[in-house]
Amino acid sequence: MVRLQGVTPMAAGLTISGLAGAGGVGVETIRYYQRRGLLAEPRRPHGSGMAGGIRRYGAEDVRRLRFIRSAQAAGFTLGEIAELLALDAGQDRQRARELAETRIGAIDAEIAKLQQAREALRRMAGACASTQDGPCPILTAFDG
Amino acid sequence: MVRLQGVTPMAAGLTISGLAGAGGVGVETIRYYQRRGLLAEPRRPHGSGMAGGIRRYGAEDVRRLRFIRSAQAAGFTLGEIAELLALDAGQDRQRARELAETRIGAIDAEIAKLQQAREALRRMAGACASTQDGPCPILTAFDG
DNA sequence: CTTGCAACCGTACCATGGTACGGCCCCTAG
DNA sequence: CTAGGGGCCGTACCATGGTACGGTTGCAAG
Repeated sequence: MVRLQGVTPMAAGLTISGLAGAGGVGVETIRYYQRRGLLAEPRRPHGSGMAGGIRRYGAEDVRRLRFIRSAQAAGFTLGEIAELLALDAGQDRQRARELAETRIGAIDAEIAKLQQAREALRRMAGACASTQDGPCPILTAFDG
Repeated sequence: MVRLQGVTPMAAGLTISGLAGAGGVGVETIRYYQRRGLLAEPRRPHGSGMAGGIRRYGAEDVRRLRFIRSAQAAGFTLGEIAELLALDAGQDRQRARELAETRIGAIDAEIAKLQQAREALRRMAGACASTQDGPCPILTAFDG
């Protein structure tokens, strides 16, 4: 029987590639996040005599992983995300709000910049469309 | 007399640091753009016997530099910007429009993503503000 | 003409966020 | 029992967009 990626018959939890699949990332990315301290490295089973077993991951890990991806989409760096994850278990609501609001401000600024850029691009496309000959004045599209 | 940065009495053009100042970037960044082919390296004066003079830059260079910064703000990579600059002198309006419109699409998608993220952050800040005790459920802010 | 700042040049290094490689170990199907 | 695919690990490498360093000229004021 061909085992599907990371799917084990036993409900013992996901392997690393199962976790990766669940989060839509590569195995190496998981390991990278572990090195960065964003994801835990579960204990390897049976002893530790220079050869443990295979680590298993659960729903909690999947949630953390998904959170990481979402927070990244919100523009947080991995360092900031590490802080958020640490905060999640703790009591420092003040700090959490601070991070959130700083990021909201940055996002607003970024959206504004993108809208400016969008306008400039529309002008550029327009200028290139409106005349038929001669060079297209791309350089001036972003003037003003 | 103390020469101001890059300002020469003669109207012979800007030095590299004058150009950098005009574009709001560092000298090393100018040199980097030159290596990347985004800015020209003007001929050095008197001969070339293993020791030219000092390069001079003009208004055209300043415009290109400002364009580069604006285009970067619009999310173009330096590679794409190089293409735009090449296009500017040429006739390929089709290609120019194509680049512009592709970028506009990407910008729209990015804005949408940022707005989603902004919402999530607002929820997170709200959740952290609305209760006084227990851990703040940051992980769930990005759910859904 | 000395002194000293700038320009010039090649090359090395940085941060970010991964991605790849090679060697070894474990585990299970066939 | 053996082969093969994954897991595990350290370490190297990649792209992007710069930033820094060290040594050599240029050049202009004092």
